[in-house]
Amino acid sequence: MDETIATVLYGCKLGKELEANLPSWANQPAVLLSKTEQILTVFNNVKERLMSHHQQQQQQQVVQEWLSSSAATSHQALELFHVAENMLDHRGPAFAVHGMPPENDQMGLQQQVVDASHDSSRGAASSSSQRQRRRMGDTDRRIVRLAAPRMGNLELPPEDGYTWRKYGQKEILGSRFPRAYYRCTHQKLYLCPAKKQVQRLDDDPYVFEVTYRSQHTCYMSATAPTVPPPSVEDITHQATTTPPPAPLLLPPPTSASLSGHWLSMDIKPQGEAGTSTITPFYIERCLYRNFGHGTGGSLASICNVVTAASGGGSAGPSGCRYGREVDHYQPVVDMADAMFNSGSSSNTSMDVIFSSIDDKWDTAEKKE
DNA sequence: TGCATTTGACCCCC
DNA sequence: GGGGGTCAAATGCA
Repeated sequence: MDETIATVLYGCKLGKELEANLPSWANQPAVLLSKTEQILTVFNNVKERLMSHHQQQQQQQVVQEWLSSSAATSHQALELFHVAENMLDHRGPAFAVHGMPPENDQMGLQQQVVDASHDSSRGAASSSSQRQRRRMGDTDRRIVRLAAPRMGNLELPPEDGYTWRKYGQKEILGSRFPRAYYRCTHQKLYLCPAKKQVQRLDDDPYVFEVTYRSQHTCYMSATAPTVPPPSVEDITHQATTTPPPAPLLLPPPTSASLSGHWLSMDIKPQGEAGTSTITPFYIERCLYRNFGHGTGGSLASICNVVTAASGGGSAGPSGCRYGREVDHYQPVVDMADAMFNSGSSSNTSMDVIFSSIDDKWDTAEKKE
């Protein structure tokens, strides 16, 4: 077990090293690729060890304890690992269920699609004795659970790629948290009937239960603000009686959602509490936006992006649309900025991630 | 000025 | 009648 922890610490140290040398490596995609893959290999090693070992449960418990002992910083280190993992295998939409088993999904990224007709595990509002109403349109109703960012503004629901306009909020009987009502921003322009309700679970405030009602039709217009959902949705549709919401599998973000999310949701200014916070949710969205869609994204591409960024001259988020505009890379550039160069302060997010781990590594290193 | 959010009031279903 | 869902005026913001 010590060996496993030592490996984790080694991976963290590699991350720290990557951070420290990022300015000089920015123009060397090959080096970046090599280093990042090295980090990935280390963490994958740990992952496999933990998963394959006969005493997996015990090990995970120990790791859990160890992680909790170093508070949120270690947690963030694992988040970074997730990010790196997705950078390399770009396994698909950030909204899809992660490849990691649920017990390993400590990032709060796990989501569930709950069949509305068999939803017996909802919050207090529905778990109470009151019966479920079945109003008009309830047949086209999908419930999705999305993890809230563990950092930043917990009041904000996770983005799903569409732009929504909030039209109501209500206290729900028996629920600690109000339910927010959203409809598609393009409801009037494109007569899009899509709506969603967002409510945080009583028993887990870090989880949003999002109820989607009606499908988006706004992308059908020639001047559509969004691109059509992918065929994968159709596949899922055929496989389930209650189709998952289009944004679940392939969020076609609009410019508003892109820039808005970046600016308001997950990234906190350096000044706030002296740290910047990046939720895995946002980062994955960034990566998915830029490398998902089966466009053959790779870490090498990311490196190129970083290189391009270092060349300067790029403006802020361009508000690109999925597959429609050229400037796909800027969010990742921004992400890299936020991750590695967030301000002139030495207290970068990477510092936040690795600072306390560093201490542990140093301790472990001295043992050797 | 236009768009988004807030919030009290109203409507409708159970 | 109660509670969830929606409307629309007021307000805020860029």
